[in-house]
Amino acid sequence: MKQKLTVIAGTNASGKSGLGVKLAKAFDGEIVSADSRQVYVGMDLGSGKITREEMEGVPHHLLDVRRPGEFFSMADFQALAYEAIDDILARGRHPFLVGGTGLYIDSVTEGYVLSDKKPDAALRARLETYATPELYAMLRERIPETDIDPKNRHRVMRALEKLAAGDEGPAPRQPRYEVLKLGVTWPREILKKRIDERLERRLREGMAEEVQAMLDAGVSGEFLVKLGLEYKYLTWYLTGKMGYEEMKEELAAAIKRFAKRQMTWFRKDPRIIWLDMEGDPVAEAGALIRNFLGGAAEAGMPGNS
RNA sequence: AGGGCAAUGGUGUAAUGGUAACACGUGGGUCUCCAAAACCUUUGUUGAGGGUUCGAGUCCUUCUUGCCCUG
Repeated sequence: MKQKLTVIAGTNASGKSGLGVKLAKAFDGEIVSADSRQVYVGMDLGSGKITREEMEGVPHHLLDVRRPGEFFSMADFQALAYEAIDDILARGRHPFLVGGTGLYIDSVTEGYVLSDKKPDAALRARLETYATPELYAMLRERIPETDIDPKNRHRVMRALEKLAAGDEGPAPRQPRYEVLKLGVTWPREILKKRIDERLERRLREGMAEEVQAMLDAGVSGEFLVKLGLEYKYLTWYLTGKMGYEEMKEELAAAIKRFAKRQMTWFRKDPRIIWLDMEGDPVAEAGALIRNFLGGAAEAGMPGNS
């Protein structure tokens, strides 16, 4: 019998972190973050990382596990998440996987069996000198029936890298947990408003200063730009590429676009049970989790108390 | 007040008088190793009126709006 994992997936600014804390407290749980940027030390405001106070004593895992500039991929995430979840379960507590990076969540809940071939920096540097169509032609030469998107440079390069390391195609999935997936979002107009307000607040709280401090500490602008959104636009602003108002406007639009893509990802997952955030999501989720866990593991009533 | 310039999708631009286009955005979607990434796809436009012409975004004219110069 597989052990149980509760997932709280949601868009930006949806309130999933706060909900996660409430539910973890009610069900003797711990949080495993599923976010590709909150893994970095010092990326707090920009990544929307939960603060120490907001955690209310609930242990959080997979935050601050890399230094800015260090490489981190889905494979790294999956390995660390398995480790954290198994550890939580071994201690008899309940794991909550909370985050907005759909691919990372799926890598754990769907049990992707990933290649053990590590990224090869030297090979990648060599592949970087080719145009994407050339890379795709090289891939077709080896695997004529490949279904990789010819225009997706990242994927084509990774496929070539795996081939070079002697790897074959993808292995069948091996899910290792019984999963309850809860979804958190808002009607589009409300979500947009929440995103704007949250952006304003974070700028007031020193989000630009946070990025400046990283630049001052020698973190490369190229790395920050590659992280996208907050780090990308703030780096552009701080290095004089764009003005403050322009940055704010384009960043707000980019975050909304990202929220749309998050929803596109989550919507296709029929297992997600969407909570009514305008109702009482804690009570609604509490009932679902109680049922999922069979009632035995509950440590207290979920709710306002 | 006079003179000049401009007005094209949500935004920025393109179109020898001959099928109004491109980028970004919006909406939808794809995605098993850089994923807050990369990619696919849809949508929508000539400021208002009149004139010339087989045919006007393009030429003429009136109006409206904006910008610049002079006072």
